[in-house]
Amino acid sequence: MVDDRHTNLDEVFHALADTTRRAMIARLASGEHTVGELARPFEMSLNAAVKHVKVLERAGLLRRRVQGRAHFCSLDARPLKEAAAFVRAYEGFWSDRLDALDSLLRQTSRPES
Amino acid sequence: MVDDRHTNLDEVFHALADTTRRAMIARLASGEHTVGELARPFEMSLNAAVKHVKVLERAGLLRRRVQGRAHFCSLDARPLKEAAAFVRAYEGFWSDRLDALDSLLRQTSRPES
DNA sequence: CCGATCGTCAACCATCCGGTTTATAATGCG
DNA sequence: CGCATTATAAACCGGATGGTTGACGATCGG
Repeated sequence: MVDDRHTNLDEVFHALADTTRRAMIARLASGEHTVGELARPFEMSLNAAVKHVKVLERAGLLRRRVQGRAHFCSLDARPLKEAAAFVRAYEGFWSDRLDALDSLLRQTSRPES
Repeated sequence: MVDDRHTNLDEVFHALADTTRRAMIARLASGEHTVGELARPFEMSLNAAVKHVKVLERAGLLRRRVQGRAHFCSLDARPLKEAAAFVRAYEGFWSDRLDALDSLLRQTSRPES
């Protein structure tokens, strides 16, 4: 079964909680890339980048197609669906009221600065 | 300025990468709760729960209204918007093709087991 | 004032994280 | 074959994380 269907949200969000890994995801959105290609843009050792790749892989966000010595990585966004479901459930919650409160506060009181 | 407007995605996603904290968020979606109320459902010390609250607060997802000795916490979902924007950008990416590939593989080749 | 309650702070601890360096395995190429 | 390339593995390190316990501060209620 290729479809993971347990989608550990902890792991998915953890994978997203790093700028390097989010950049890798963005890169993968443009198509397959080898591990080396994924690593190149970053100022870190290949080994460090490999660890990031593995974090993405563990989260189910990255799949690997080994061909010879090259490992071609591609994005699998399916785990993102559950993450998106969670975020969407609360995105926008109270925002309007808080924004209104902000404007109100900025209008009435004019504090330091 | 109440509006943070730098919304550290690292911190936001990190805050989301923990079951306890996601549960707290869900709880907060039902309205204001004190720190103690947020902590009660979990099998951990109050102090441990307080740390989770602080992680949420640092990520800008939780605001605090102190009244007497009670600290009333409320959800601020605004940082989630940027997180949602990222997730949405890649959610669904390649999914259709991968799903199609899955079915195809399961159909044509009938591998081990 | 006294005691209970709510919450914070600080110290401590084990584990994890993100990076390094070094070594090694597997493949492609001349 | 011999060597460069690609990627992994393992050991190590400093700092963050997630939990504990214990002590403290502030507030409410009697």
